[in-house]
Amino acid sequence: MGLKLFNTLTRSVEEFVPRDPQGKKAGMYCCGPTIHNFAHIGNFRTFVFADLLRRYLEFKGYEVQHVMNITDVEDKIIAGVRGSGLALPEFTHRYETAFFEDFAALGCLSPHQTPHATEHIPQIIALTEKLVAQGFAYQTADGSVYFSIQAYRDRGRHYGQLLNLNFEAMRVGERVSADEYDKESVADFALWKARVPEDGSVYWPSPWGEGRPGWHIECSAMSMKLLGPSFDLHLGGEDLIFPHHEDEIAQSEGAGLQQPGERFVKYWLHVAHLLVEGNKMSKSLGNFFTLRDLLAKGFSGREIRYVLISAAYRSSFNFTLENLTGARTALARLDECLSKLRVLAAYKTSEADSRLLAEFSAAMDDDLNVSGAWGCIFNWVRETNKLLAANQVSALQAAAGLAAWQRIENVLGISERAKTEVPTEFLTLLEQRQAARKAKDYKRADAIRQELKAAGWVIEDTPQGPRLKRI
RNA sequence: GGCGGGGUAGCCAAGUGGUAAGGCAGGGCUCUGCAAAAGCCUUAUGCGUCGGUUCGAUUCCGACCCUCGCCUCCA
Repeated sequence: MGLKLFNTLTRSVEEFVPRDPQGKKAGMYCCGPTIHNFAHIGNFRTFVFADLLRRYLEFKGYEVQHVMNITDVEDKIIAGVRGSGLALPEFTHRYETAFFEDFAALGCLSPHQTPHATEHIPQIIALTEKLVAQGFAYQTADGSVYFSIQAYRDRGRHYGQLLNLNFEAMRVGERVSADEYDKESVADFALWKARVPEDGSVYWPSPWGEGRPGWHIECSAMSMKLLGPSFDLHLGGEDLIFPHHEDEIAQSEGAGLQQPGERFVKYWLHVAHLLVEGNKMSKSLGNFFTLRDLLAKGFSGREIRYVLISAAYRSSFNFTLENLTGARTALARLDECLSKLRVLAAYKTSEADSRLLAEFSAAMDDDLNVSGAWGCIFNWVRETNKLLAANQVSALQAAAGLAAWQRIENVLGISERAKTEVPTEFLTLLEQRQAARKAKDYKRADAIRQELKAAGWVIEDTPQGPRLKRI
């Protein structure tokens, strides 16, 4: 069965067929972070989803080229640079380092390439020149270059592919005052922004004078450089649909680099926003969380990842601390089951349990229905536990379950909690407690139990005898 | 004003024209010297409201209510 994805371009669920004639390679671009601050949990929903999609494509046997850009020059960054007194690279470096720490904490695989806008100024200028030459862009008196939506539409090009635009009813100028721009139409967007005093030392030379790139152009320049003028998948948060992605299409297809009949991007995927505690994240409501905030509260990256990939990416969903707490219990149950299977399998290997894999991939094939996938997994856990309790699992069956789980885990990226070896002194205490229990000295036994608990180890009295587990 | 998503148990969340997955929390039980841990069982006659189509609707249609997003540099 094939993977189906919802394509914003057609507003429908489509079979995923990569452009590669061999059907093997898949190019994927995800709009990455703007590194002017610590990324918040909403930002990470998109990046974790991109990671999940990349992993699932690999599960399906595709050879994925995953590109995520780093926006390291933009209005807010320049404002930050000005406020910090640092040079641009020093300022962005801190947040980029922090970003990748967070990214790794969430179990995301490194994208194959992470291009920076400031390292692609020549490509950005070249693309802008191409658009000027095509008559789709014009220079203003101050030395900025804008993309003309009017010129684009006049040549029969379609602006408004990802959403229905009603040019007459648009409330232009309501949120951004029109007079702060020196451009032909408020709808036009900047490809190149002329240097202004506030930019400080952030500027580059260009055919139009000193300045810096507009925001949308970097994604066009870098994605086409690394993945070619046409590629398979482009993802981002739903707020990027307009204008960012629409503008990317206009720029990239306006430059005319695609083969006849080819689009810039075949599948556009958009991740819905997160609600936190039932509300839009905002600092004043106290529900604005960076990843660091949550880690500081004692939650682990794996628990946060679990919550982020517990609901379908196309629906906005409510991220709550209650669910984050619940994630720990749910994952512990999964770990417990796997660890029992591991003991049983005792290094035997086997073909993967095909039923579990089939159920998992059927759910994932359906536009990455992770909720359905988790449903299969927990049904399997319950059934497995029942069989385990009845001593009805053979070593071979255990190995088959583990083999299937390994493949699923490669997709979900929920690695198991690292095992900690029990210090021998605690094992000794455990033996002493057993001796005390045998002698019916329960006072002494309970004291040892307390002592171990204080040290962070809980005793599990199983029918096979006691064992220690890290709290 | 325009365009587009949503409203399913205490919380989160799948799903289907034929009688509601899964997770957490709650309750019960097994195990235990007692606990804990672990495990099992259980928890929506109901899917925003009101109509309509239908043998049958949570699922399709209509109206309404509520909510979220975008409408020119916000994941």
